[in-house]
Amino acid sequence: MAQIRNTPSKRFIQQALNDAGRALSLSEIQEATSGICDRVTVYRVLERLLNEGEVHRTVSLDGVVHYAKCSACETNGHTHVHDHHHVHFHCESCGDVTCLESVIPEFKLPRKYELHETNFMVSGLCPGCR
Amino acid sequence: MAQIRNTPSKRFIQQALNDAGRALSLSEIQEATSGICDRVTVYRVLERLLNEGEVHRTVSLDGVVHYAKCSACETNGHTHVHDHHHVHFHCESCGDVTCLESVIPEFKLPRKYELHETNFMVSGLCPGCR
DNA sequence: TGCTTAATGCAATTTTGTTGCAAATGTAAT
DNA sequence: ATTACATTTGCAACAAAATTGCATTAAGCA
Ligand SMILES: [Mn+2]
Ligand SMILES: [Mn+2]
Ligand SMILES: [Zn+2]
Ligand SMILES: [Zn+2]
Repeated sequence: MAQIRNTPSKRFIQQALNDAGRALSLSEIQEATSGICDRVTVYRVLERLLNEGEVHRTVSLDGVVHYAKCSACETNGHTHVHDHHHVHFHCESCGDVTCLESVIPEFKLPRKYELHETNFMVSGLCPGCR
Repeated sequence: MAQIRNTPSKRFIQQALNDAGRALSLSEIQEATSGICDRVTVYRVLERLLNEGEVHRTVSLDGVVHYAKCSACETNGHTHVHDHHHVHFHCESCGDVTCLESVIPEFKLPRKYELHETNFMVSGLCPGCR
C-alpha cells in the first residue's frame, strides 16, 4: 500500500485546520496557502487528508465545500473508520461553519436502507450573530 | 411584484422532476433538456422554481447539486414557507438521490443558535442496490 | 548517501456557472 | 383577434472552479 509522507504543504494545511477550530472553506484554505504552495496542491493535499481520515468534508446549502479536522479524531491515532454524524452549523451572517460535535441527530431509515455516511448541515444564525 | 409565466422550458423541467420521483442532479436535468432549451435557461428556470417554492435543492457530499419536487408541496397551492427538514438519501452504488419525506431527524441545537434551513444528506446503499 | 516513489509546480484543458443584450413569447387588457 | 408590455429565452462572451499530464523535487527508508 502507498506510503504516507509528511510534507510542508500538508503540515501547513493541517495546522491551519487545527488552529481555526472550525471548518474552513476551500477558498479560505486557498488564501491561507497562497505563497506557500500551488492551488492544485491544495486540492491534492485535501484529497489525501480525507483518505487518511484526518479531516472530513461538509457542504453547505449554497454549495460551498468546507473541510474540518474532526475533534473526535484527536484521541486516536487513526486509519480507523470514523463517523461524522454530528451537525454542522452554517451561519448565514458571518458565514462560519462549525462542527457541533455533540449534536447527533436521531432518525430511523426505512427498512433495507444501509447507512454509511452523513452530512448534516443546518444554517441560521450563530450565537455571535444573533 | 413579478408575474409568473408558464413556459415550455419550465413545464418540461417540472414534468421531468415530477416523473423522476427522486431528486435529479443538475447534469441530469441538463441532459434531459438538451435540444429543448439552452444551458443557461436551465439555470434560470431552476432558480425560479426555487423561489416559487416548487422545488427544493439538496447537495450531496460529493458536492453535486440536486433538485427535487417536494411531494409535501402537492397538497397546497404554494408561496408558503415550507421546510425541507427531511432526510435525503444518496446511494453510493446507483447514485440516485431520494427524498425520504417521512424521515425527519430529531436534534437539539445548543442555546442561542437560531435555526433556519437544513440539508440532511445521508449516503449508503438503497434498497435496490443492497 | 543513495534509491524509490510520493508529492509538487506549472501549463493546458475542461467543466461549471454568470452576465449583457437583443429577440421571442406568455399573459392580460382592449 | 389585436395590442401592449414585462418576462423569458438564446447566444456569445466572460469568469470561476476543478482536473489532467508531465517533468521536477524531495520525503523517508535502507
Ligand atoms: Mn474525523
Ligand atoms: Mn417543498
Ligand atoms: Zn455567525
Ligand atoms: Zn442505489
